[in-house]
Amino acid sequence: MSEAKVSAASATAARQARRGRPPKSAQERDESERRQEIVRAAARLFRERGFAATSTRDIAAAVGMQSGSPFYYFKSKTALLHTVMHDGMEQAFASQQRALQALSSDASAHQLLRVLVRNHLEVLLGPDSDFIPVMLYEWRSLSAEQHADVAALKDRYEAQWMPVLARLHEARALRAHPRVARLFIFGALNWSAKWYRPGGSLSLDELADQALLLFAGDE
Amino acid sequence: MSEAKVSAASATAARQARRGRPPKSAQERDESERRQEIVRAAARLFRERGFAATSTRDIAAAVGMQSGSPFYYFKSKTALLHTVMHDGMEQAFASQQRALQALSSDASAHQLLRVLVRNHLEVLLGPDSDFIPVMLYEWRSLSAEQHADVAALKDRYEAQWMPVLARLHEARALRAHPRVARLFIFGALNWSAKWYRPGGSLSLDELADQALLLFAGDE
DNA sequence: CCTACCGATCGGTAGG
DNA sequence: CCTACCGATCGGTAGG
Repeated sequence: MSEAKVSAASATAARQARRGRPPKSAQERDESERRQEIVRAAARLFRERGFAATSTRDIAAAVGMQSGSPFYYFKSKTALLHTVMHDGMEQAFASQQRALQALSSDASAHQLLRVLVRNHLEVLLGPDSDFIPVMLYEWRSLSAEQHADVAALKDRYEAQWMPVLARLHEARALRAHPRVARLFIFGALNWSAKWYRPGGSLSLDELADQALLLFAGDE
Repeated sequence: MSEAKVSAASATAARQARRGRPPKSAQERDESERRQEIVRAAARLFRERGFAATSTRDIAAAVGMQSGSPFYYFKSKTALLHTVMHDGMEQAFASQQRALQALSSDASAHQLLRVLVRNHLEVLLGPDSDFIPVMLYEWRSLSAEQHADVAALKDRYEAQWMPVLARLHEARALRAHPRVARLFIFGALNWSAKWYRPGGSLSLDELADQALLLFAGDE
């Protein structure tokens, strides 16, 4: 169990203990939804303005609360940032897992890379896509323990790319070293969060096509 | 003349008027060097901690000044950020110009791309390389006019890549569309500012080799 | 450049 | 969750 899960679970336990009843009561559900609203608003504001430039008052106002109320749900502004990053990475990993499992077991390395790239662009640029950009750009504001937790999730996510890149490298479709290629490829894709505009001339499918052409000469 | 040059020039003029004598006196030189110290310290701190998380007091302390003294040289914290970005882009462009002019006029498109990539990595990761990362990540803190000024410099810098990418595309060495390829390539290279460690196992020459292999199948 | 200062804002808390 | 609040910090300035 990750440290973040531990801390999230203990926070829930603390609220349960305070009320002295099991989870999933109507009130527990309301509270959990309210908590999620705060996380989503924080993700959006952290992305738009940056962590340091976003006040907890901004976040409170975005969900119609008073200035001190977010601290009923999160013990600090940094804990809220950590939750945004942790939840974002968990969802991204789950999405990547589903995408890979939907492929047949004899899928080519090119097909695998296409699925990984397409899913990553979805996670990065699709609907509700504030979490990963925050994760990418706000590392420095995490404590050492929070940093280690998010890094572990990120490593697990990126590790799924390595066998695919290694196969492409052996087949000479990918000429660079797989480890450096991974860093460059993530850089290229992640940067699109800075310039891509949904609804513009390029769909996510077309963007994935272009990435495949650039990295693996794919057609 | 760019807006930033205008404002920098008028700031200098204001200081001259205050003293009522021409530039380049010993005192003017000292003042200009002191100003440069502030800019370099600000670049380093803005890169390490982010603009919003760096106080003007931090910057003052880094150059041994009292808390209010940076405002003798810069009218606001944002003006200092703008100077960091503007000066960084001017130097990067000058460096790129020199690198291109050192090539013979019949250089191949592969050679041109190699020089552009190698120079960009130098600007990004070499000594005194805090300016461009700040430029890349702190756009949102600029005013509209400052933003337009830096964008113009950045456009001029990136424009020099386009004919090279177009030639490679025509030769089928670059399969993606040149415009999208440019965005992906800059993303891949710029991201290295987040993970590259000088003195590690990879030199800048080797990093450039890997980038060329990845994007243009170069050897 | 320094001294001394101001008004605004911020993260966070006690008590209900 | 809200009310009311605190101590710390911040960008910036007047006056020398």
